[in-house]
Amino acid sequence: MLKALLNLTSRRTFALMEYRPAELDAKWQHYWREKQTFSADFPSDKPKFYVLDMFPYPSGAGLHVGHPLGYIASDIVARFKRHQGFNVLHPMGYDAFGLPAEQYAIQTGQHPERTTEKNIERYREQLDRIGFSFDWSREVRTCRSDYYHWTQWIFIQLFHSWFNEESQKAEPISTLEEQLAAHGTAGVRGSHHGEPLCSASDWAAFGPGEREALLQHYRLAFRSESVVNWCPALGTVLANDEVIDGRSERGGHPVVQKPMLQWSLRISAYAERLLIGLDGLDWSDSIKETQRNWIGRSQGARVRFELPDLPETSLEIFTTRPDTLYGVTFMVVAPEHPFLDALTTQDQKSEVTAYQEMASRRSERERQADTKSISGAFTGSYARHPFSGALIPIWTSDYVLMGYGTGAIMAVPAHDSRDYAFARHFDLPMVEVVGGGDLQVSSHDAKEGQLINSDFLNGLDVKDAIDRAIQEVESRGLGERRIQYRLRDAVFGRQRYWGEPIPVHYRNGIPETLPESELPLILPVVDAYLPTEDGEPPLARAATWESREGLPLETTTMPGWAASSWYFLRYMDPKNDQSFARREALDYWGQVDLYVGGSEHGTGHLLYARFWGQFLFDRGLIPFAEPFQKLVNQGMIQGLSAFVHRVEGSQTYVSAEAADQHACQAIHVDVSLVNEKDELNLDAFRQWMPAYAQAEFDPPQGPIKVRREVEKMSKTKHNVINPDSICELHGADALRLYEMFLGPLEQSKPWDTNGLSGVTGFLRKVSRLMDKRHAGAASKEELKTLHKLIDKIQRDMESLSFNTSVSAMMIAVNEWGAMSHLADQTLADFAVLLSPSAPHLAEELWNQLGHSESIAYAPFPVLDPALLIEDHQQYPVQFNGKTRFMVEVPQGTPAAEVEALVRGHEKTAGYVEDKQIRKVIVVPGRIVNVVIG
RNA sequence: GCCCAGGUGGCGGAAUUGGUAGACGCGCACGACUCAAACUCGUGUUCCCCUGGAGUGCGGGUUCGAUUCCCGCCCUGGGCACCA
Repeated sequence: MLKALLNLTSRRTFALMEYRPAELDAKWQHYWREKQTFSADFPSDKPKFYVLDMFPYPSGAGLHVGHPLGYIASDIVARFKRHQGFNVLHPMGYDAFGLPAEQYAIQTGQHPERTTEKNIERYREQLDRIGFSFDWSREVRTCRSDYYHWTQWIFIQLFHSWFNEESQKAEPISTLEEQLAAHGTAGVRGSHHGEPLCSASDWAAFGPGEREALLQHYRLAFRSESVVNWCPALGTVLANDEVIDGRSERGGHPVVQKPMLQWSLRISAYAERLLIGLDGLDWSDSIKETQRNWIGRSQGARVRFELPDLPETSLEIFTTRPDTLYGVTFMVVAPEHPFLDALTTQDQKSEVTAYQEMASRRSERERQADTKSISGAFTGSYARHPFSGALIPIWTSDYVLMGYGTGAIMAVPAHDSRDYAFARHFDLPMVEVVGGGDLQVSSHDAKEGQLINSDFLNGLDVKDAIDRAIQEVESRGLGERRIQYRLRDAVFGRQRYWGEPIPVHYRNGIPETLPESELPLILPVVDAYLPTEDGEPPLARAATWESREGLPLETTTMPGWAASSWYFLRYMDPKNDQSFARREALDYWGQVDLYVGGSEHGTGHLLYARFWGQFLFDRGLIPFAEPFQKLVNQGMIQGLSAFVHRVEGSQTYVSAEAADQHACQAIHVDVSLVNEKDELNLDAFRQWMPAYAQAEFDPPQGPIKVRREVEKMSKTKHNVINPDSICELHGADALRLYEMFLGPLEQSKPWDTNGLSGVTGFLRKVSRLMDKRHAGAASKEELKTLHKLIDKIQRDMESLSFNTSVSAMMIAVNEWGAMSHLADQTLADFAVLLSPSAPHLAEELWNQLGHSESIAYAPFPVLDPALLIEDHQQYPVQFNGKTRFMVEVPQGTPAAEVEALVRGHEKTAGYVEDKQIRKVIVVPGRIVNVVIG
């Protein structure tokens, strides 16, 4: 006690308020939790504001300092909006189904639910330490049955819907059934796959199996036999966005193409709406562009080529260049094309079959890696040119993809570089139909030039020729104008355990959705998280896997993106057990006003969530079509990796500056083993891993310097900084401020813990301002500082420029630090300005200034613009654009007087010398420029 | 190859509509306080051939004036890619 007292009095200045961040963090986090400070009101008369973060997958590794960056930004906005009087919805939850927990379950036998819950607990601890103002009473966990009940329910709505291209929206499947009963498929304009065909009398005669088989071609949730991405290592299929460079996004396992009967969602029906909808969204250009690329709209025509050997049918192709129809010298079909067998002549049979086999064995990755080598086989048969009637040889090659267009192309080697390469390789003829190129060198792909060798198209420009050719094709009934999208239907079933069961049972093999009263369909207990011996998914291991009617249930589960496609709706009414969210709550909270998350979800989550949003809107289930009006993608926080240099073939480590004198290997070393001078802790290094226990150093006692490099922050690079340790040492407010101070939110930037001292120093200065408090009126100069800051922070909040608002606060505090007294009211107003970024210290200041309620709902100080006006104006004086000196005049001095002052200024003559003043430009309030010459 | 974003001191970055380039912070240097250390405070810090000159990736242009606008190029990061 005495010691503590001595210690206290020995401090040079006795501060009224000593800054102890650890105490403040604990005190106020406890207070917020007890008082439920941040629970959002519903119903409410206040205007609403919905700030959302992309919810995390709770991984076993926990959070590093990069993860909370976006959460801090959104939390600042949430707190700011509360000060502005908004009723703020700022929730958090967990995207809890996922592959890592299941992989771990396979290895350990532990139920993925247990590891997931454990990870969630750890996440919650880490998040709590940072002082977020989340409304935890609204937390969702997607693996809980009270949540996935509604994921399953939405699936059922998708199943019972079709996309009517006439009305451009989803409708109940019953409206399709009415059309089918009236006139069969003729005149039905619905998004579909394959070639559904029936007449009204067929439909009437159909049994339930035949009807369902037809409806499956139109349902938004459907089963189809299609070529899918199969990942043998994970034992499941994957959607296109989950495959990167031919490998699985999670785990990097090889992916092969394989035809399978699969559940899919018809996102392709929404391609045009998803594309157009982007225009109205306040998202970054780059992420909109990513989605546009992914949707991949291209305009052209479908054209049918007659097949003399197969008179019943014709070969349909898609082309964006119908103007080049007279340049067609061969056709190419994909190796998986359904007509290929029939098209292949006896002579070519062995060659084509061998080629098909070769192509099917190649994985997606191999194909992508090897786009230069050209391969293919001649089928032996011919198609008839629709205009000239000439016979055109049909080839097969894997440069034509079954999944795009019709799986067949008309090859125009003179004007398509891929066709050109193919023709060169197999020595096929070329016909130039657009002038301006040189076939000796390359194909002429550009959409410019005049048509030649093309009968009725001759002399037209490419653009006009395209239109003319389509007209001709349509009028002759050979095809039609067509818009093609790259976006493909999303495979929805996963041969996995840890996901939502698909609420479908089979009656005589016909899929039916479960009655809604049977939801949720609970994930069953299984004895192992592996496929069964005959290759069935893990759910088939359940003792009984049957619906209440005793019918067999679907055994695949939903993919990770199912739950995240609608979670933002559940936060509005998280405990509702009658519907996914009640209508009044949906109407009140509406769209997400600000969504913060990583740009890596551009083609996955953000597209699927928009798709579900459009669908739910079409079916009248939500009052808006686009879920996220404004989106901000936070940048990555990179790690500052450290490398030690080992002399090759030895156990000797040398300092970085000596490394070039030896042949050295650079080895990642954990950044916690390095001090702020970049010196390695030698003992700690020896103990770090057994491999380094015998390490020798040159010089033996050090110092051994490491080399630094900016890299992605990750465990394998040993450069991870944990937010807990920052909070423990410097407090949550310092972490929050520093993450914002580092730079613009959207930008990637390296983390350097050394820089933290800037913001901790700032926080200490803030707490020391309390020594200057007095009850009297505020001075003019302290108010000027205050109102400059109010102005700056208001503008920065709108533009999400949190880095500059932190520096503005630093400037204000530096100014106040030079003043002898500060009014209580000034300090209280400042506390509110500080509160969004550094809430713990702000609460403490507010409390010490005599407020008993939390600062969280204190009104934002009102700007008095009169206080911003200076009574004097500084003008920089330039000569030919170079600033030379300053003049000071009273505010509002007329330009002519300023000019006269500058002309007569003693320094002016020295810069003019023997030249003439040509002109004097006075920009009021800005600058004076004297033009001499 | 096509598309998008970006390039400013030793470092992170600032400059809101074309108007003092380098705010704020780190680091560094010097000084004060201290028995000492930490903390804290103060001063300086774009570069150079320093009464001046150059300078925002490079080369041009528009302008009284360009980090900001226009044209051409280079580099970095991201997206798409036998998509017909």
